[in-house]
Amino acid sequence: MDSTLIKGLTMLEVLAKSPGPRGISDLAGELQLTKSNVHRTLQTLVAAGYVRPSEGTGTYECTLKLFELASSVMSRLDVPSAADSYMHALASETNETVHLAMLDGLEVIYVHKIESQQPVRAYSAIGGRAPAHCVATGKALLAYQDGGGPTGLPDRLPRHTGRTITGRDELLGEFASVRRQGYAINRGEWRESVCGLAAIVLDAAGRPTAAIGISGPAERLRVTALRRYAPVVVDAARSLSERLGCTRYDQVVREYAGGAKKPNKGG
Amino acid sequence: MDSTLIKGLTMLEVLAKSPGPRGISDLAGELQLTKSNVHRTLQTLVAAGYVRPSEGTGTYECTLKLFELASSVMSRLDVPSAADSYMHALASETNETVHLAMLDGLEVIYVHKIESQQPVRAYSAIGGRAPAHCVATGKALLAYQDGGGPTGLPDRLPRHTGRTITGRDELLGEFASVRRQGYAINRGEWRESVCGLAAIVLDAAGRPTAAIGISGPAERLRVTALRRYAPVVVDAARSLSERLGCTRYDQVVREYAGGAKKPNKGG
DNA sequence: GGCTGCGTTCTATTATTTAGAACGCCGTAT
DNA sequence: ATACGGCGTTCTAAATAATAGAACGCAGCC
Repeated sequence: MDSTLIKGLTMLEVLAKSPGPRGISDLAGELQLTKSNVHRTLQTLVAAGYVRPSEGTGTYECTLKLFELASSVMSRLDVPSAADSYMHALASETNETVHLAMLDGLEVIYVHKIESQQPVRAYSAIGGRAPAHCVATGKALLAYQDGGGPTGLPDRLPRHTGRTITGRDELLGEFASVRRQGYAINRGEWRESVCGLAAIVLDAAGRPTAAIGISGPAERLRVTALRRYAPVVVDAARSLSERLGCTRYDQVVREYAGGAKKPNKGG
Repeated sequence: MDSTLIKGLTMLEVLAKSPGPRGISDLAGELQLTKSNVHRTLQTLVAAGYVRPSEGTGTYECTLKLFELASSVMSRLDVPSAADSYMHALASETNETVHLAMLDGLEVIYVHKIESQQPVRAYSAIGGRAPAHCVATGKALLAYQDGGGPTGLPDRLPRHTGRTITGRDELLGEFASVRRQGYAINRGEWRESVCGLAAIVLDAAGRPTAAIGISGPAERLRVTALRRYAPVVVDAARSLSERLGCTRYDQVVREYAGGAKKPNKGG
């Protein structure tokens, strides 16, 4: 199945995630390929503009072309830049790290964040991933997928801590409660010591596009603290949604909560 | 030369730059390939996680994997997020659009921007490109490449307006003046009606890594206005550089101005 | 001065991708 | 109700394109 393409993409991936330029033998070792194979593939990647030879020394590194492409993908959803100010506001209200996440399959990917100024804080990286079923932003996103859950949710999901919800039925119940409350909570279900709270962000068509949330150490974000912060997080999600052109945030959210499988969309 | 890889990357590129999901025949038409070929390649891209079938309808769209990779590439240079606050400050001081640009070959790529609040403003897109020799950020970046200019600068560069500097020697002279002044100016050399001003950003090792600049309509940014703004732009570049760990910004810049081809690097 | 590591080049062998037609599906127009 | 046209998908023989492995040139190092 187009192994050349797979190899090329994998090589690009390795190169993108490397801290610096890489040599041919180095890559050949990591990818279990012959040197000539790596060489040829790299030359193709260079010709396509994704990679460039690092000056002088015979090593290769990524260009910014990946960034260019990624920007095109993101630009049709200009959510991150629109979200920036609301996230800053949320950060100063809660003093916790603020995330904007989008769904990619059964994972969330963090597209923007504001770091908490506190010495102890939750860590995450822009572009990083987390399993959606055990983080607050992910649960918020899954809860608002059409049909009360994503298509193809397996019977059992991977466990990461003692608190991870792994059963599908249990998870669907959780989603229902997320829709009832209007926000999702994570109590150490992904990382033992990290809790979070998130709310759904709707676009101009009333469709769920992202989730905005806060997260921090479990000691600071006990359930009582989380519930106290819930209104401001929901406010931020609502404001952002309105900024994106959604004029009936509360109404759409209520329709989801009411159990309507496919609420009439409305911006 | 690995045509399969080229096709796959091209297809990914087209898909990334499309406004929405695309069908197979559609892509086959645009890429001049047979349907079966497109189909197979798409399946490979799906398997690799770069593309997903768009629900229901038989079309395909990009996942966020490209964003994930691009984020890894950018993360080793955490310049954009570090730059954010300085750029905001610059935006409120000048009321113009603020850019952060990096060099990619002989082009700049915009990695971050703060939009001016003025009704009339310069347009650009994050991830977008511009020829380095005729924009302020690009000239700043080129001027500080080792050797007083980039390697492989052709004798003559493409003209875009009547003011574009196209001759290599003339351009090298311009770079020298940029180094003398500590900032670069663009007077409608890329788009007739857009002017700009930019200064170099140095990293912890004293190496040029980005340029920060403002740009706006020529009527507002005449040369006098530009020169008035020069100090605040340079201040922003210096502050950002210091934030990145460069402790001797002025000294390094002066060494470049002095004509030292390769100043001693120092953070 | 020879050795070891690197990136690069070369070529016959081989597995891979390719083109093109046929298939099944669905909505539309007849 | 039915035939049509367009779509994504599948299949298979034919041939192109990628592969492995050794040889080469060039460093720096012992």
